[in-house]
Amino acid sequence: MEKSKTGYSGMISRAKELQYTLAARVVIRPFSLRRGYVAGVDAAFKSGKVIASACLLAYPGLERVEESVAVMDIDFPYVPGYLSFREAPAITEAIGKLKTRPDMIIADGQGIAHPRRIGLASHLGVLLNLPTIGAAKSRLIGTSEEPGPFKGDMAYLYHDGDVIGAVLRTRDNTKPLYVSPGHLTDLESAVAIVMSCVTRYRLPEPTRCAHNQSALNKLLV
DNA sequence: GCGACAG
DNA sequence: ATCTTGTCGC
Repeated sequence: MEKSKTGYSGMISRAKELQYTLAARVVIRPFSLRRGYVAGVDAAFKSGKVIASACLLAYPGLERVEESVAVMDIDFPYVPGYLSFREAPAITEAIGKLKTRPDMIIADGQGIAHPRRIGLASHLGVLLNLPTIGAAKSRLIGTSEEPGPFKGDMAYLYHDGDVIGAVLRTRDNTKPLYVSPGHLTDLESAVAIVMSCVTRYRLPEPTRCAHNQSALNKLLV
């Protein structure tokens, strides 16, 4: 890794080119899952290392089936719009360590609700060739109305005249989630699946489980 | 030039 | 994300 923020311009521009390539491969279409496995992924950071974790849950029961972790050196700075280059390598390795290949993945970040329509979830979907959904805790881009106050209420997220996601209330009177299609899914399917993975917490179970795992492993590494 | 800005 | 304790509210 290079020195200053300005010293990263080289890797940033190269990353940007790759994003355009990957964005061209993103497929948005309806997706439904009757029964199978959904994986949640997340990453934590500790002393120069990325700790990624994947949590596999049975669907639609949401029973925890399996989990995995992957630790790697951080080789990319955090720059809004380029989160994938910081987390995707470790997350991909964690997914590969699962004995069961998931039918779909939910990531804690944006899907196509991204300047170049290739947020972390979409990026992972294309690399792994799996349906993915982005369920972020805050907004990267786009505008929307304030969704209603109750669980299930939502408002569309717009950008450049397109609907790129939904601002979804997953719990009464709680800050909403920014849901957007990652790959091989569309917005309606993404919202439906996220809601079916939500219990009594703001985060859907797959992501919530992965988050706890990475936080726990961070202490042991 | 001035903000905004996933984790 | 990370650095960090108690505290207000459902």
